Amino acid sequence: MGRRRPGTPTLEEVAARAGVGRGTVSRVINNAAGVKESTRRAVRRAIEELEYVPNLAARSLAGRRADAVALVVTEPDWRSFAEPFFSEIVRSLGDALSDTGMQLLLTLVRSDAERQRFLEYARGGRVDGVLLLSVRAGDRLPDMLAEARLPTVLLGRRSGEEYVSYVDADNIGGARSAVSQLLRQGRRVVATITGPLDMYAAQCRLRGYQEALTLAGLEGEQTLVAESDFTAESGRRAMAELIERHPDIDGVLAASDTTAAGALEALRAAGRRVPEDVAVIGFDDFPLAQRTTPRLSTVRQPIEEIGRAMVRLLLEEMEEGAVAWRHVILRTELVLREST
Amino acid sequence: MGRRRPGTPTLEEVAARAGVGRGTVSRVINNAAGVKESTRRAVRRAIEELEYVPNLAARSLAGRRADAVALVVTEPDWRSFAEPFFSEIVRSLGDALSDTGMQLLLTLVRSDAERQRFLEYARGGRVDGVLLLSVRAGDRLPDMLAEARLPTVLLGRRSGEEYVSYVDADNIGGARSAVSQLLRQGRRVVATITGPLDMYAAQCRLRGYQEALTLAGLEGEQTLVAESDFTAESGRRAMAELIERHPDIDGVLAASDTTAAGALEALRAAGRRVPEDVAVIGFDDFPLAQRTTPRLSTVRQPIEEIGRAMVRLLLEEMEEGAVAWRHVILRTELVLREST
DNA sequence: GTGAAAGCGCTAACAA
DNA sequence: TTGTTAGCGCTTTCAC
Repeated sequence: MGRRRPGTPTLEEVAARAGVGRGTVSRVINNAAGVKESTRRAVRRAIEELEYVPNLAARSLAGRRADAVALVVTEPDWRSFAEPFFSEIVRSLGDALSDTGMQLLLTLVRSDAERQRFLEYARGGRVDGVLLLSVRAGDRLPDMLAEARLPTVLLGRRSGEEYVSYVDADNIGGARSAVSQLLRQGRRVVATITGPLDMYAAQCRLRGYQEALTLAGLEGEQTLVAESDFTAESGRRAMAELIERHPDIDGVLAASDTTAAGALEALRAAGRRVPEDVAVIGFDDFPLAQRTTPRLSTVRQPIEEIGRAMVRLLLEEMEEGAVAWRHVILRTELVLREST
Repeated sequence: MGRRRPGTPTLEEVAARAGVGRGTVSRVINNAAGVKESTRRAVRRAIEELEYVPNLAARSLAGRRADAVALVVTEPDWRSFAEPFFSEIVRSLGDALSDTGMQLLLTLVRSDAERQRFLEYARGGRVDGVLLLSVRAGDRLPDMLAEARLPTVLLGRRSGEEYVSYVDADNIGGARSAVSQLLRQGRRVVATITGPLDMYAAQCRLRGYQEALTLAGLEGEQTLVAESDFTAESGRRAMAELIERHPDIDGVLAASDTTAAGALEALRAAGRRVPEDVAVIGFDDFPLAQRTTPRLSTVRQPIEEIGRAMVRLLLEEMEEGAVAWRHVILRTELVLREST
């Protein structure tokens, strides 16, 4: 399958044509210093004439590097794949990576077979590092990558005891300040639509919600909590349930902007006015969702920062040969808009 | 950066430990025939004990294959990245590829620099083939890949004269039958919300729309056509425009289910009842959009088939060494639901 | 059925 | 500044 065309010129042929040694050609294509300008030009011409393209397998083998990093999306995250949050993260990672000269490779891991295949791919040296998105609590993939000593950075911890390098947002603090704000406004029956509770981030946001209630001397009620999976549809369902159980709800903290948008729809369908009757605050902040529901208040996660930080940690680990794990927790910011 | 751990065992060490030659180990890890069962077992044990993992760069170099294919998303498609259609396509491609043992690598190409980097990556032999999504009319990437004799398959033609291998849906026929159906129902003022008109697929659908009108002895009006970019938001805008221009609209063919959903919202906002006052038919068919707007009629594109066909064409090209281009046009199906 | 040997095309260290 | 050389770890004949 797919053998390369035999006629492909090699570095050696380029060297012959340019009348120099292979080492010199190698230096030129790698922009290494220490080559006379005239030689460099001669080599460049030979490259053009032969339409030479370096063989990356050979380069990897000799140079022990792949010049590529993988961004892995595992099955449970699949639905978020279609969410703006996800595409924004990918965009920001692409930006952050763009001047490193490394290829960003997005890989989907949906079955155990695919998980295995990816592991072989990564351990086989096809990538220099791995970025993982919002891994579930029980996922062992990060451990296996760490064992193989592959530089690995998670977006979001799996638990409070996460050791593998990660970048996370201050979920507890963000949720707490959002709910405190609602209470400060005089809202009294504040509910929350959580994310999937097998994600640590969702647990943290729930904890922040509860802390804010406690701080205000209120008691959290189980029936004021409903779970979603970050989609608008699940937000709609969760909100409908909550209204059913507590017709007097006047404030909501939602798992994401998308969920919040769903919640808004459910509220309107139920005849509630927003924000007069009910105030809604979502989590995350990204252009697309804002475009759709511009009046939504949010706990903003700095997405550009997340991408930059993940790439920075990854590069650091690659640089030093994975001797230490690094953790970064980015602050969130409460952004209030009309609807609150 | 990212040098591999020095301690990594090689095939040679495995051979030594198992007391066999390197060739034998190679045969075992590649499941080649012609190895005595007892030898095979011995080699397997050595592999386990040493935790041996094959170096894929070396394998690529010697074997002239990458065992990976790239799925490229170019900038203008970026927004569709967040659309369910896109994730469904990726899912179906993943399924179709899953038993070939090849890695699916999703790559984003947003700038010319990234385009160049990807080209080097692909021509450098890191992938055995390339799948491209809905390429714009003027995009030269397919030509460059073809020139490099890389097996390449497009989803959607760039124009009627496309030569590079592609899988496409019968857009003209699908649009025509949808509009004919509307007219047959007695709808008289049928508008269309097109996709981006620099995409051949969008042009075809517009043509099908016009053909149906002509067939019915009607004359197409410029003002009954509005352009969208496949997003719900643009559908909303386009529909609002159309109603403004033609308050008597009673039928709409939309560029996609997502666009149709946006159109529905705009219609309802304008006080129109659907389908009593206005019937809407979208293009595409995928679970997520159907979940959101279950009552929408659609011109169904067989997504599973698309993935399968693309992978089949790619494998065929890889097999024979890219000596011919192949074209497949899949039929569409009109699926009527309540709202029509 | 198995071992030995000849590359695959490049980088990097060392000479010159 | 440049050429030479020794691998990188695997697949694949070709003998045995």
